[in-house]
Amino acid sequence: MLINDHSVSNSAGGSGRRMTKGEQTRRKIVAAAAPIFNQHGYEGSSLAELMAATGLQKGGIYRHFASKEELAAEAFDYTWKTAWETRIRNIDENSPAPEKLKQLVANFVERRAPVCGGCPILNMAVESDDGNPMLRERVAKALRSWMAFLQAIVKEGIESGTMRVAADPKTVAVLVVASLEGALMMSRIERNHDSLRRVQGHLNRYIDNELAAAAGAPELAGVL
Amino acid sequence: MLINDHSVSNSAGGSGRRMTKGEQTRRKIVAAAAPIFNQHGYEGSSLAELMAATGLQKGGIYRHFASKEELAAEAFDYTWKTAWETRIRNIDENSPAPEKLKQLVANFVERRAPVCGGCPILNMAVESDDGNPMLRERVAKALRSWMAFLQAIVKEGIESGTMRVAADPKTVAVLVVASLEGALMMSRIERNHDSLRRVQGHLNRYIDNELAAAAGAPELAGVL
Amino acid sequence: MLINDHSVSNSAGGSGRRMTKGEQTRRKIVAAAAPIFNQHGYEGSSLAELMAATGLQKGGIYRHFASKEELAAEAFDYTWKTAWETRIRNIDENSPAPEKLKQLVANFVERRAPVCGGCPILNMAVESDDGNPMLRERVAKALRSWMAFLQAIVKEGIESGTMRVAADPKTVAVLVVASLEGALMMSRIERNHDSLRRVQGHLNRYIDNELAAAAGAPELAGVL
Amino acid sequence: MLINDHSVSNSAGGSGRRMTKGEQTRRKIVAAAAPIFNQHGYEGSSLAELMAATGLQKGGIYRHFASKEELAAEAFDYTWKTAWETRIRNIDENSPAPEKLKQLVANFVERRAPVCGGCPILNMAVESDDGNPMLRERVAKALRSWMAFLQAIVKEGIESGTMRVAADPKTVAVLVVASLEGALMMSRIERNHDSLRRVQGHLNRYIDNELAAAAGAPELAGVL
DNA sequence: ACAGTCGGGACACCCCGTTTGT
DNA sequence: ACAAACGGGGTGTCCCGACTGT
Repeated sequence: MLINDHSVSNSAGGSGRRMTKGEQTRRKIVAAAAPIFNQHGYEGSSLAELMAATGLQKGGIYRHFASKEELAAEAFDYTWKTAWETRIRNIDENSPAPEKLKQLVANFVERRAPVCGGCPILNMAVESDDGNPMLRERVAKALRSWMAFLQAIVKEGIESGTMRVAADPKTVAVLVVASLEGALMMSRIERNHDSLRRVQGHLNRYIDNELAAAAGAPELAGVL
Repeated sequence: MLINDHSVSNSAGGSGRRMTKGEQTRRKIVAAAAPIFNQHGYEGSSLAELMAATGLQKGGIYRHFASKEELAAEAFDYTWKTAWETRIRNIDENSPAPEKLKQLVANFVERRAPVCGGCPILNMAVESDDGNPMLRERVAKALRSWMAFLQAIVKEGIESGTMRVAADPKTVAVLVVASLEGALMMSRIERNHDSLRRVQGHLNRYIDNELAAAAGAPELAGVL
Repeated sequence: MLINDHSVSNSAGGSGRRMTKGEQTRRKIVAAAAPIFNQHGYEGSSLAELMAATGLQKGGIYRHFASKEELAAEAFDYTWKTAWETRIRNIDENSPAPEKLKQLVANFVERRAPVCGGCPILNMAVESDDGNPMLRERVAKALRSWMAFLQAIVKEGIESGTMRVAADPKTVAVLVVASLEGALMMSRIERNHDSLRRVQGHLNRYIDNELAAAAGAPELAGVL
Repeated sequence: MLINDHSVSNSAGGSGRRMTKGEQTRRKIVAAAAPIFNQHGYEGSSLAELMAATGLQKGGIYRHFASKEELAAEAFDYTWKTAWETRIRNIDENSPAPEKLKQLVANFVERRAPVCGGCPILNMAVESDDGNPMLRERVAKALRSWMAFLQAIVKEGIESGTMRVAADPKTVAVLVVASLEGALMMSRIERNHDSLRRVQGHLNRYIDNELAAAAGAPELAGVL
């Protein structure tokens, strides 16, 4: 719903029509390239690796993508889409907003991403920062879609009374995303999950104590 | 105290005696290479750039460093050292621990790093994660030194009574580092400082409300 | 029959079917590289020379050979094959063994090799001796094939009665090869053919007087 | 007596006067460089190896030699001189010429050269053949000195009656040198001494049967 | 349309033999 | 005798375009 639809040239909705052979090949290339780019980065991934992973020759790849950069961009979208699907799993539409937030955090911390290499935003943020505008734009778009999702949850919680009105949606979203991504970075450096778990604990307490509407208690001003 | 001193062959401690010409050149190379590696990453930095930045030819560089990787490692240390000096500036040794923490956060958020490209840990974490053990070790060491510094402040605060005994030093350190680094990443993607400032606000409140010893008030159990 | 056939992927035996363009290019590269390696040696031949000789760029060469060493090995085989064809020319299958030997010697001494630089075994023996196992194996294989050919002639001569039973095939082969190669080396140092011709004269007398079955005369014991 | 005297700048005959420090260093460099050049060839030997072997820096080497080529030339002379001393050992000045020849052959076949890498003439002949005139001249000179020595023995043998008058000194020298060098090459390829020993056997018989004056028997015309 | 072979240059890192200042 | 810097050249790999065949 949220992110991006990746609608590609031909009709092909989710269901009905067939895919041309070329379209199938294109998707296979993207799926094969995604973990490579996510693990090694843009510069660190060579066409030779992509050839090996796809089983195609260079010509076969370049027929479908104008450049390595274009392929990398689509691969990023693919990686982000699958990562996203993992992160929003088990979010019950009807549960209160604080529960949704905690489930999102849990998904981030506990679920292994289906595409190797971890969070693509983290992986690409630094490299795309320097002179790779096409990729940069995709990363920014992904980040904004994630932020928007979190903000929407907070807003809905405020409106439905499950979250305090003092909770600022943007700030909450920033806190959650920043501390999760930062902890992920630390966990990768240390090669353990300690940082992620400590951050999860903190976020859960933060959500319960400072964001969730106090049951039967009047709110205090200015808590956030 | 901090990272490494790069003390090289000749006598010369930090201050007194002279430096050989080679040593001077070596340092100039490191200083010139540091922003390049920090901005473009290891793979993204070519010897041609380093030659242009140093004004030396390849032979002149390779006389002092056995490989690009070795130079990158020293450049990382240099970048980290200067970044570190910026971050601990204006930390009054005698001020209470909560103030120290807030000053650290403020330094991170408000000061521009003297070496272009931002936090070297963030910049190198992802790239070094994949098959660059020499660099990886340096990154991990830098992260640990930062964490140790934060933990030491919290411990000292607890012992001197300026912080609550319930504050867990490791968790506090993780929270501060993770949220700052994550916010930095977001700020770079969005090219503004909004995320950093929101995180700073949150951390300051967190420090004041949950970590600092309540003045003249008994602590409540279980806050952290 | 001889060394190796380099049969590559496509069907094409020696004669019938077509060659792909790549196969043609590959052969042209080998043919162009052969005299260079044979004249300058492996270390002494640079890719720049090979590029100039083939008219291709590095990319064009490296498309067909994984490394300089692999190309050198194939070039050696090519050089040896053509040298071999020169050496066995005019060997009448039906002539007696002593005649065959003398013709072989004459071919070695009198014919200019079609690939510049002289005998590839001599050229590569020293260089491949030190740390170039791939090439070394090819040289050894070539030497053994030459030795085997000479030994086979002697054996056949003994069986058919044209050579004395006292002639030891291996020793004869060693003598012929060693003195020819040594004389070739000397002739190259002196830049004349004097040494080769003197050795040819000696070998011819040796073949006639000590190896050939004495016509109508009983052999004397212990001549060889 | 024979070869070359390597007389270097300063007085220093074999005996009396002292050597300057520079002269000592120069000789140490040559002695250290000799096995390296003899084993790896001229192109295959790098200054880094020479630095490691001599314990000197590049500047220290270039103080004594104008170029790598000049050092290689002197190293060749050194290697040849020591090889030569090994080859003429145990040659009794008063023994008959055939004995001298056989002892020479035996020395070549059985003695390990004091400088690693084998016969320097063989090692350098091919490489110096192409565009290294300084080295080429030294190799040619060494070969000629060896040839002259052999021819002198034969001539003396003829004059003193221990060898047949029909023995042609030049041809004998060529045969001995060529077959020994060729067999050495083969032995190095095969990494055994079989070829050398077979050639030694042949040369010994050849010397006894065709060169040595038949004791008490009239010579037959035209044997050689 | 699509897949694949082939070749092109540019550039990567590294090491070479050499000269210079001291 | 060394420390320092120099350029140029070493091999190998890069990404990509153009051509060839299905």
